Amino acid sequence: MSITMKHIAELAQVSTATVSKIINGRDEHISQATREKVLAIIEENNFQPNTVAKGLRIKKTNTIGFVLPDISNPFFPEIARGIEDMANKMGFAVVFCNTDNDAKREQECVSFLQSKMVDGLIFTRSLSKSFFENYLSRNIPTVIVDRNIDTAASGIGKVYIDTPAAVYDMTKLLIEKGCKRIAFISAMSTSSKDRFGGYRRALEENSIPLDDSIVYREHYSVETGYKGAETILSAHTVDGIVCGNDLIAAGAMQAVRQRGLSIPDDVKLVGLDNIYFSKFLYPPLTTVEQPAYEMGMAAARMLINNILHKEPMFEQKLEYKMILRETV
Amino acid sequence: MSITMKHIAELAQVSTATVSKIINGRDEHISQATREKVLAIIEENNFQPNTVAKGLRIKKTNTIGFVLPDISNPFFPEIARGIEDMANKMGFAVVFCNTDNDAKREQECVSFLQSKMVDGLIFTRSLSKSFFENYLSRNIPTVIVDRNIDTAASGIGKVYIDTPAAVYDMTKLLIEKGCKRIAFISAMSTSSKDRFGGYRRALEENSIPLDDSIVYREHYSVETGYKGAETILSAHTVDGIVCGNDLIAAGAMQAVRQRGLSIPDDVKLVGLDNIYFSKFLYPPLTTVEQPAYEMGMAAARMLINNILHKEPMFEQKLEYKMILRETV
DNA sequence: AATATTAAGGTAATCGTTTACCCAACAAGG
DNA sequence: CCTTGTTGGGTAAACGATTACCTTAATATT
Repeated sequence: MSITMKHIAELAQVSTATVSKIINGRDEHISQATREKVLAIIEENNFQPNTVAKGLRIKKTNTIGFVLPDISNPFFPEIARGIEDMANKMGFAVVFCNTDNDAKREQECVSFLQSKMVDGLIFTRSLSKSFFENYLSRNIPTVIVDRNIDTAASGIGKVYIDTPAAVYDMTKLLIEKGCKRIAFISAMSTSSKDRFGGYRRALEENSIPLDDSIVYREHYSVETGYKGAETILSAHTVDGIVCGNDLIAAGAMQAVRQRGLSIPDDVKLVGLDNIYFSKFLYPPLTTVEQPAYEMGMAAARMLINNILHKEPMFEQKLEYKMILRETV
Repeated sequence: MSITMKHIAELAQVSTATVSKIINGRDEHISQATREKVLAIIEENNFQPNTVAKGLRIKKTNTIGFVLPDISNPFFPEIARGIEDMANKMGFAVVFCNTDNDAKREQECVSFLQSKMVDGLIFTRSLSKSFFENYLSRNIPTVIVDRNIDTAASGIGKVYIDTPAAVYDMTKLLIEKGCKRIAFISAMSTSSKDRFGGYRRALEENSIPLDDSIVYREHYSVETGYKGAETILSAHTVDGIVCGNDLIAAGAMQAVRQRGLSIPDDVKLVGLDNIYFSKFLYPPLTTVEQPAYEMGMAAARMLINNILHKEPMFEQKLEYKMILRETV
C-alpha cells in the first residue's frame, strides 16, 4: 500500500493536479508557497510517483528494450553496460531479453517488450530478416547494434563495426608474418558481407587459393573453436588460424596446445572482439578491439534522441583497433 | 496506436469484460461459441494485452528487479542468466539495475524499481546494511544472493555459498601441496565471516603464523590482483597465493609471470568463482566453482514462489566444488 | 468604470485492464 | 404459478497519474 499522489495532495490540501504540475515542472501558475509546501511533503514522505500509472497515461515509459542472444556470452555484457549507462544518464531504464538465437523466442521478446510499452528497441545479432521486415511495420523506434543488416532506408538506426575489414586486416597480418596456409573458424552465416568475406578477400589479394577443407563454420563459441581446430589439425597442417571471435580463438588455442603445437611458433592465431579475458589467455591473444561499450552507448544515445527529440536515425560506423599481443 | 481490448471487444461485438475473462481463463460463464470467436479475433489481430495497464489495475507487474554491482563483471552475467531463465519460466520479467557499488546508486535503484512496481527484488553484494535495515520496512519480497548477510529473521530469503569454507579448503590445499608462506589477496570487507576468515582458520589449524605484510585487500578486480601480487612479491617471497576471486587470480598470475616466476613451480595459486575464463588462463586456474547460474535460478524460484504462493522465504546454502587445474 | 488579462489552482476525463456486481432469460422444483 | 438456480454476459468503478479546460479573484488596460 504504497503512498500515492492523492495522499500527498491531501496532506498539502491541494488537488492532485497541483502536485502533478509541481513534480513535472509545469508550475508557472503555482505560488512559491504552495510549491515549497508540496515539495516538502513529498520529501518527507519519500514519495516517488508510480511510473506504471504515468506510463499508461502519457504512453511513454522511459524504458527501452534490449534484445540480445545471451547475456552470459562475454561479449554482450559490455554492450549492455554501455546501453544501460547512457540510458540511465538520459533518464531511461532498460529491460533485457535473451533470445538464445531462437527465432520464436525473439518474436516473444518483442511482443513481451511491446506489451511493456517500451519506447524503443535495441537489437543485437538479430536473426531472421523475414521477422525483421515483418516487425518493421510496427514502427517503434529501433536500432540494431553490431550487425550491418540491410534495412533499406527503413528508419532503423545502426551502430556497427566493419568486421569484414577487421578480418581482412587480421588475415593480412598473418600473411605478412609469413603464414602460407591459413585456416578460418567462425560461425555460419548466410550474409555475404560477413567475416568470411574479409578472409577471402585477403587471400585473393595475396594469391593464396581458398581451401574449403580448412574452413570450419558453426557457432561463435569456445566449443566451435575447439572442434574446428581439432577437425582441421587432425587432417591438415596449417600455420595460421583466423578466428571469427575471441571465444573461438580461446577454444582453438586449447586444441592447438593439446596437439603439442606452439603458439605462435608453429601456428599463429588471431581473434576478434577483444573481450575482457583475451589478454589473460596464454599467450595473450592478438585480436581486434570492438568498442563494445561505446557501441552500446552510441546505440542508446541514437535511440533515445530519436524518442525524445525525433532526431533522425542514421548509420554509425565505429572504428576498430588492432590489439597486437603474442599469438602472431 | 496499438490495438487494445476495446477494439477486440468491438470486433467480436461483446464487452471488454468478456474479452478479459476469456484471456484470463475466468470464463466459466462464457459460451464456447463466444470464446472461440473472441479467441479467433485476438489471434487474427495479434493482440497482446497491455501489461502496463494490467499491472496498474491488479497491482502486480510480474516483474522482479535485480540489483547488482556491475553486469560487465564476469561473475554476474551467470547469475543474471539464471535469474532470467527461471523468472521467464515462471512468467516473470526481470529488470536489472547496476549500482557500481555506490550506496547512493543503490538507493536510487531501489526507488526506481519500486516506482516500476516490481513484485520483488533480488540483491547481490548489497553494501550498506544500514540501508538494508531501513529498506526492510518497505516489505517487498526480497532475496539476497551470494552474500550471507545477517538479516535476523526478517523474512528475507538468502541463497549463498559458504565461501569462507571454500577459502579454507583452498588454503588447506596449498598447505598440503607444501606451501609454507601463503599470501592472501582479496577485497576489503568488514564482515567477520568473509573469505579472510577461511584463510586465517586454515593457517591457524596448521600452526602457520598470520603475517599481515603478505595480505592485500582492495577490490574484486584484476587490478587488485596485479597490484597486490606486485606489492607483495617486491618485498617478500611467497610460495602460495590465495585469491579472493578469479579476477584477482588472473591479475596476480600476470604479476607473478612478469617477475619471471613459474606457476605452479615457484608459486602456487588458487582462485574462487570458476568464471567462464578460468580454464583458459595459463596455466588453467585451480579454483572453486560457485554455481552462479544455479544460485540465480534458486533465488528467482524462491522469490517468485513467495510472490505467487506466499511460500515462506528461507536460507539456501548451495554446494561449491573444487576445480583442480594446474596452478597448484 | 468597464473590460481584459493574469495568477493560482481545481475538475474530471483519460490511458487499457480487471472485477465486483448486476441483469435477463431460461430450466427445474415444489 | 412462483421461487430458485444457472448460464451468459454487461456495467461501471477502480488502479495512479496527467492535462485540457474551467473557475475565481486580483490586477491591468482603455
